[in-house]
Amino acid sequence: MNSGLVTIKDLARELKISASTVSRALKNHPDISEETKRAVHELAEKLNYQPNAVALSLKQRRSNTIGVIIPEIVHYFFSSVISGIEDVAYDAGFNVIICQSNERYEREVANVKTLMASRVDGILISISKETTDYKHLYNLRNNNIPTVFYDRIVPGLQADHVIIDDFDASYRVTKHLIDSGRKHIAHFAGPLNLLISQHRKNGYLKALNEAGIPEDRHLIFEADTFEKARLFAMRLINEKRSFDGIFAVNDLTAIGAMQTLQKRGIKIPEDVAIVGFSDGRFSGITDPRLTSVDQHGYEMGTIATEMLLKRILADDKEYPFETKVLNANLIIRGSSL
Amino acid sequence: MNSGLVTIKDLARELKISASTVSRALKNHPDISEETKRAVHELAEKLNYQPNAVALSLKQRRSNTIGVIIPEIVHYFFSSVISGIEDVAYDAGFNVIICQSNERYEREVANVKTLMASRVDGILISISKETTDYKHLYNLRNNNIPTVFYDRIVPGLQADHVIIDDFDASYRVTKHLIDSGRKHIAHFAGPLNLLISQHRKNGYLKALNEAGIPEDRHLIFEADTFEKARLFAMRLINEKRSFDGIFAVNDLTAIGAMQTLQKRGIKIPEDVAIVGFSDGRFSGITDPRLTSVDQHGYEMGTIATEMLLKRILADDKEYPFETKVLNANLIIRGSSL
DNA sequence: GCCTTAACCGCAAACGTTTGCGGTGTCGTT
DNA sequence: AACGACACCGCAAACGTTTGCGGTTAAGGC
Repeated sequence: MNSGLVTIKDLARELKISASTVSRALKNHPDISEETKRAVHELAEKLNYQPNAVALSLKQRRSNTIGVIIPEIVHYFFSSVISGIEDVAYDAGFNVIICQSNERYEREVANVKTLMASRVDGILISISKETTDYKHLYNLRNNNIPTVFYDRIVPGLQADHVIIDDFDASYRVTKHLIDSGRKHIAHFAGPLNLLISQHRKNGYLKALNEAGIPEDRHLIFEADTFEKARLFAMRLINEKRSFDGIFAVNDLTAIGAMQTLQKRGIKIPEDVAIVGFSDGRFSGITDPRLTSVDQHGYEMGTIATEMLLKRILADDKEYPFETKVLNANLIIRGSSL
Repeated sequence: MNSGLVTIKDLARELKISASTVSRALKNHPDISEETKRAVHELAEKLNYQPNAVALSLKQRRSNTIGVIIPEIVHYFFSSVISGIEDVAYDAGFNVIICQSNERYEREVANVKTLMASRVDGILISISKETTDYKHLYNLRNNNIPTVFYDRIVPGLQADHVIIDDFDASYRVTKHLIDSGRKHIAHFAGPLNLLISQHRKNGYLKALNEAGIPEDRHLIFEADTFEKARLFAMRLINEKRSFDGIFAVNDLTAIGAMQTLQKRGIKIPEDVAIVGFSDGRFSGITDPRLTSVDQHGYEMGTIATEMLLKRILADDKEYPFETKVLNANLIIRGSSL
């Protein structure tokens, strides 16, 4: 029974005037006398009147709410994206509904459905690792729901995007390793149905190529978790592969590899240099500290939200889709010196 | 213009029947003929009809949405709480609106207001570090809005709570340090207007007391961030205090201290044992690995949400407030052996 | 004394649903 | 032939707002 909250009608009844008058008085409409306005404002204050946002949403066909679909909140990168989103949305008077896909396709589809049902004014989405079917996303387009994709985008889909230059960053990472004398560089890649994983791998390959280093498929794994990293690092050792560098698709993977190697007596960075990706809280607290790429999650969140709000507020006016590419800084630390 | 979404009226117009009939047909009301039902369901499917949740909220005076106020999402503990909340809410068909207070009082007050305006069915809240005035929270109570406090609760406020036994956990942490031979144990405490900080400090003091170790106020600091930890760790060294253990109010603080000491050549755990709190992703990746207390964020989120849903669904029926106290496991690792 | 003009205010419709109550039409029964 | 029963459907009100379009007063001008 939280319908105990006071409505305009309650104010009207109490003051013996009409609801319309109360509504107008509350927004200082010139048609209303100063006296009435004062009375209304006073009572509203006294009874702690809060306009019913639900009723407003229905009336204005505008919910002032944006939906966010995020793979997993517990990652530093994603939670900082949310922070960015939250801050910008808050300043613009928008609410944020968060849905986690938990990296599951089914759940992502359900999330989209929920957000559409909630009539959010727009959606920010980073697709799950499982997602290879994009029907639900095309559906968004067909219904004219403003949507901005951040970080993990859909190949070929015309839409607003904000991403970092994964290809270039990975290229620079790998080049950095090569420049410091490494010749056998392993790559722990992400799932290749994600564009970012592809880009990161391709940037890695380009740098190898430029340096005249042949691609060695024994040094490339699909390993994007802490556990998988330990597994494959172990395999590298057991199979006696010669390698002197690892470029991992994210920090946790890099750290998994690092720990495994260290336990087997391999020195970082002397024997093997390691670089992660998506500079989070971890990179500063390993020993040695982890070279990584700052993915600028917070900034990505703010920019994506600004793009979305712009499109929401443009309303009728159409304009071409935009793609913003953020620079990713390579932050060199002890693990690759 | 996402009002492009199809409504019951659209279906009605298309089928030349009334909106009421469509509504009933959609929910297989017995008054409607099989034939009409089939036609309605078919068209609804074809046009991808999604019931307008906003209209429903207004009508049923129930939004099927819960609000969450959280200090800062980017902390592992809090983001795992959110995960727990999200999962339970999702299964129950509830949406989640997230608001970050960013540890600011003003923002927290605004968050409460927003959530009330959005007519959420209930609120989960962990108060900010700044919050010492509880008017906005009492306001929730006065308006009969179901509220569950998690982790950081309000002293003396009658409400549902879910917390961990900070006092006991801290007591055990400190006892563990004492049992392993430490005699001069420093405490890096959190802001004392938070109950959890008080409890943690008191648990620490109790263990000292029991062991006949006098409290040394030179060894107690209010330091709950990475930077402050480095500062005070440095001060401990510079002032040549003799200490052989540190119990920090959270992991990041512990790590800040650990790194500072290590840089000054102090060996962990040989010279100084260190224990953190709120076992996150960090504790496994430091060197040595950090002894900490598992705060069970995910579980806290699920339990808090279950309590909230229970109260929401109880609706009219009132029942006494509950407080659930979760056990916190002490996880002993290299930093305190 | 009548008309204009302004100053205030209320009616009613609308946003998309649900739902009580009634209405229509078609049977079968007597 | 009249009536009840049943199956099926629509009207209208309601949830809390906003807003166009009037309507009612009172004052002022002629």
